[in-house]
Amino acid sequence: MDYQFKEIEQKWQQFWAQNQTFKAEDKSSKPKYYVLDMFPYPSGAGLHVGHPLGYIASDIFARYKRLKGFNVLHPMGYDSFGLPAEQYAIQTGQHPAITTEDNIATYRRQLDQIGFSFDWSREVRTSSPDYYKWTQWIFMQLFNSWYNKDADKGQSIDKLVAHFESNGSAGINAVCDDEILSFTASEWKAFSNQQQQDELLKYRLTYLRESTVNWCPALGTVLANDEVKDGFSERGGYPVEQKKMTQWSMRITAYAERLLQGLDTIDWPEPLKEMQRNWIGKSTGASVKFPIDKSGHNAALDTDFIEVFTTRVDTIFGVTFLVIAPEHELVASLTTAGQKADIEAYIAQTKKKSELDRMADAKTVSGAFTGSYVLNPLNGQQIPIWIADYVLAGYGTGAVMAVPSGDQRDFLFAKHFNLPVVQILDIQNIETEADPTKEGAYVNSDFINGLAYKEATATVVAKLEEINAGKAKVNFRMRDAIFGRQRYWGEPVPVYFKDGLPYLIDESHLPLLLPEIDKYLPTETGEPPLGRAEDWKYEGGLAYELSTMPGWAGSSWYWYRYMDAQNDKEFASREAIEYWKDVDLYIGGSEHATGHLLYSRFWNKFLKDLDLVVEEEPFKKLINQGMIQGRSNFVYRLIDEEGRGTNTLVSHGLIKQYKTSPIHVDVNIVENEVLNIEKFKQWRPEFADAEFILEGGKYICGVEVEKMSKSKFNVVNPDDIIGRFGADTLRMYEMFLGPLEQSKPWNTNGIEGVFKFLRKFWRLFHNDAWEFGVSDAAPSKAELKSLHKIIKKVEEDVERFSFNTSVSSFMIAVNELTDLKCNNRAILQDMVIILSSYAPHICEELWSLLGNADGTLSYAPFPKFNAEYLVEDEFAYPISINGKMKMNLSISLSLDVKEIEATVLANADVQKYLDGKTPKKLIVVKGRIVNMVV
RNA sequence: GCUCAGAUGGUGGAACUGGUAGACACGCAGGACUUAAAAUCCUGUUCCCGUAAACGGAGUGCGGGUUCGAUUCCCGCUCUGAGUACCA
Repeated sequence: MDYQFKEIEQKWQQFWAQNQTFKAEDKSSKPKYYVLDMFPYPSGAGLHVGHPLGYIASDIFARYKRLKGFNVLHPMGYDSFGLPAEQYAIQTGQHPAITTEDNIATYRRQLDQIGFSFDWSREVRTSSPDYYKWTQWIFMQLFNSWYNKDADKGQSIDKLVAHFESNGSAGINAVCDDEILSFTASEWKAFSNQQQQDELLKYRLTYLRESTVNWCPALGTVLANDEVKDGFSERGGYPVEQKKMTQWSMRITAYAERLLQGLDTIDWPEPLKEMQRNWIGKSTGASVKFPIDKSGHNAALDTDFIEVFTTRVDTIFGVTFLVIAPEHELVASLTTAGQKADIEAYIAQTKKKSELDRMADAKTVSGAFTGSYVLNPLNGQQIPIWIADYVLAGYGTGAVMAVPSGDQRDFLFAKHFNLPVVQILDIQNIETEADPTKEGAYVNSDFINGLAYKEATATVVAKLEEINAGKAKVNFRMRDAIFGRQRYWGEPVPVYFKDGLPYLIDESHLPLLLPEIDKYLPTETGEPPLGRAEDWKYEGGLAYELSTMPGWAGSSWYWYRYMDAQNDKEFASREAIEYWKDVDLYIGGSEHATGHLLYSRFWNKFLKDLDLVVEEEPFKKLINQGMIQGRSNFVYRLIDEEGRGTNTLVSHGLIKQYKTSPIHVDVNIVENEVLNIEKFKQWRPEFADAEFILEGGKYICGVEVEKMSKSKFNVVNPDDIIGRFGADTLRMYEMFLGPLEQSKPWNTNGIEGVFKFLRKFWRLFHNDAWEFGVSDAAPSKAELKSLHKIIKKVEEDVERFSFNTSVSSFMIAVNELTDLKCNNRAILQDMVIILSSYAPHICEELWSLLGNADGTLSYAPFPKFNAEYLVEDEFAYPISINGKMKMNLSISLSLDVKEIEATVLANADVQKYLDGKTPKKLIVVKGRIVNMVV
């Protein structure tokens, strides 16, 4: 029979499901290998052709590892809490759980069609109570923990309480809020429970804090920093504003240094690590306290100094002004009566500017003088305090010491407002711009005059410490992550409130189920949707937390749940975690670089600190699959003399001769840029009687690479491809498209080449009448050579994730075997095993036809490479003259270099090229090349 | 601006440690089969010169360098894509 992909694929997909072929063993003598895909959010649009790219790669790898004798864990699930289902609920009233369920069904159907070898018995859904019970449980562990800097790990809060009880707050080195109390053991014991809890909250790894948040009014929720792009929400593109709110936060900053260091131990793409490094943003410098000059005015100030962070404390004698952020808490009290109008006008002006304007405006200098001064702590010099929006409230202390000679922004500011610029290094050139050099010797710098950079820095820091005006400090750009959304469709936070303070619900009450509500909108009083739930109180009367967890909560630990997905006693058993340990290969998009991948590493480190998991890093090796871009096709409408569009369309090659305007056309009715005119006429009524100006009898469309989107008619659905060519072709074609990590436009041109290849492979097993038949004769040398070439090639390619090159090699192998008229069982059976990770359905069918037991292919041993079959006794040496290849000459490989030289020089054709001359030099690389210098 | 990645035929791409540039596939052209079309198969296909072949010349974004030999290594530049952005 001819290659009937539809029947074959259906048959084997059913077989795999019924027999649970890919169920991973929990206990095994085989080595483990964990291949993980980033699980999808099941959107209503279904899977598009870009999604499976990574899944196909990981599936090939997983199948390959099984053939290589590994016990492979290759699971799939759904990140099923999220905004779209809730937005849909707001519009239609349909419960998000129903929408989600429907979407998951679509995803599952689509995934099954592609023939993935997932172990579905371990499926997880973050929105299922069995799952989010453990997300809530991990939240509770975070609430019950603090970060001990001395031990450099997260620890149980009980330890902290015990310390307070015996020693008070002395000797505690913790990552905590700024305003902690200092107390003795007896004072602690004298605190009311209320006071104690209030104090402990300042240490907990998840805590409540009033902070400035990214508030998105359109979505009615707070967004994390990584969910905001250029002042707009990443999802939906709505404007985002800054707002003060009391929010749950995660003390991820406690782990900043470990998150940074850990990057050096994992095999991730360098750009991705770089993104995390930038996000963490470590900078080493010093914090300096500038005493406020209270001599003149505003004696009412309750703070004595302004603290700044600087990476160039050596430039402290070049400070000619201080700049604080307009939002800085001291602005109001520092402003003198005379400057009040100026300052207020400036603040009003910055408030109006959106973040986007502020960036576009980066070149314009703006600011206002508060009227107050600080004193340089080292020489007592009076320094004016300004406000300007180039100083960000959220970074460092929201205040900078301005050194115009060394910093370009400070320089522009000084020039604009006529402030002094002081040279501090002898070789500094500050005529037209700031010079940030660290070279040369200091001048105008008091006790560091004449010193060099390193020495000067150390000297200044020592002096500041001595007079208690500053110290060396490491600063991180990363902020604590906000952990609450004013939304319905997320995990409820397992917390209730008593006397204004949060308490965990009892563990036995987990999971805290999401209550039913009448509408998925905030309450009339502006509370989150959970405020609508009736009788939703803890133990009869206590109010629950009404915000839910953010989208990243459920995805920050899901790889552990796959290890032991049905466990109802623990998030995963100790046994399972000790066996599977961590993810060996993780494939997904780079868009999660600073979100999911950072939070996951954070939670993992925390779980490791509590000794709940065994590895410090969760994902040993990570690969980013490239983005699949859209590839739009265009037709060109002829414009008449009056500038009106006509119903005549001009083929792309001729548009220069006419006046035309481009129109997007559905890529599904275009093949190799040739428009299917019949389908086009049916596509939309307006084109039913369109006329065409053709070239060579065809209408050729224009092409452009754009985002894949419905409005551009360039979305390709994998279902359509599978319908036409089958899943095996889709799998191989997606790999054939190019290197996995490269972004590329989706382009169906060329898919037939892959389909033809599979058919050719099928034909090796069949005669001209499509009857199955293989021979049991001993394989020939040439056949064995082809086979062992491909064994080696696939091993090498898969190990380095170069899937595109092995597809080419498969084609070469099949072309060779076809030329050899090979129908040898021994050869073909090994071919089936090798190809099975790429094209599993056709291989299962052939495996079965070859007389093997159904379902044994997935665990068959990968053929062993034997180098002997590749040994050649001759090599066709390229003979080049001055590096240019001229001819090939076959020479026995048994000859040594001297003999090769002699053979080459004795050759008549070589002599013809040499034209009587003697080569100056003769380079012979055995088995590679001969080069003559003439 | 900064950081990272990349640039190879008409197209997607290959060439792994410096050693025959363009594998494999698409497209295109020609041919076979067919009444015809589709499907299938065969041949050719980097560019230039030449009717064609032999042959010759150029050629991996641009300019230089190292080397017997460079798509690969080094220096400078251009362009494209991604990330990031007043980070003190």
